[in-house]
Amino acid sequence: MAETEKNLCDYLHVHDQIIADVNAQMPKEEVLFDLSELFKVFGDSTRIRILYCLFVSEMCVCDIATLLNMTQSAISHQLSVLKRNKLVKSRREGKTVFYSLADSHVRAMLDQGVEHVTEE
Amino acid sequence: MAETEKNLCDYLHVHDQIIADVNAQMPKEEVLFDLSELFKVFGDSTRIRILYCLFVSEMCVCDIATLLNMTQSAISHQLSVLKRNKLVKSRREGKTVFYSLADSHVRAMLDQGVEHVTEE
DNA sequence: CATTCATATGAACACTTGTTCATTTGTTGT
DNA sequence: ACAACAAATGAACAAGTGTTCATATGAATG
Repeated sequence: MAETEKNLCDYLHVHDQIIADVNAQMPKEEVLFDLSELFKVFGDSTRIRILYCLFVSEMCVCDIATLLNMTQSAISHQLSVLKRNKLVKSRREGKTVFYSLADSHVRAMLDQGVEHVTEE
Repeated sequence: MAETEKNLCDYLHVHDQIIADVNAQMPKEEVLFDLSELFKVFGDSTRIRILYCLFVSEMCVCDIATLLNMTQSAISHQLSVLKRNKLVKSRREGKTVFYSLADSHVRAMLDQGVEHVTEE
């Protein structure tokens, strides 16, 4: 491929002014990438269900697995994804590890999410 | 597999009360599924970038493709996903189809998203 | 310190998803 | 009606992701 444009639109009608305006106001690539990564973490039904469990109460891995009728391994893997993305935190108590939502931001996003889906 | 539980936790320590409480307060399966599907749509950097284009101005397929330096086909496919999920709407003007954000809800989610990612 | 239990982790596989390429649809202008 | 162009669509392929199975860690208890 060449440097700038390849076989995109050779279209001549392109609205240069709009493109310039939009381009000027677009957030940085990196911000948009991080944002999509964040949404991606929420975009899995198992993880969403886990988050909603923790919305109600802190829980250990085994309890979540029991409640969601899934294997301990699957839940543990997903919890590690959630933790890596700072959506949950954990605290150890003997052999048991209790997970909970990381902060109020996560609560807010979940709250708004359900609202959006249930209303209208 | 049996009916209720299979080879989950045979763990005896399960916290029955917590599980009962959480189970009682969990939103319906369907709601959580729809919610994860919604987040999934936001969870792709191409779609996020398209949405942010439209956040600034309505645009036609070709303009978006030019701005994002991607093929017309790729953009068109993604727009169809966004439209199917009611995040964007379109209006035809001759040969050109202009896309824009579907409603203020979408704006709000994007706004909150960037805030969350950029701050802190 | 060996055993047991709760959790974590690695590898593998099936499934999903985004892009490309080729083609089609639908609209305008001649 | 035909040519030209913007957009949409289908098939196919590559890359990413979630679960399972097997196993490892790490903490408590006897």
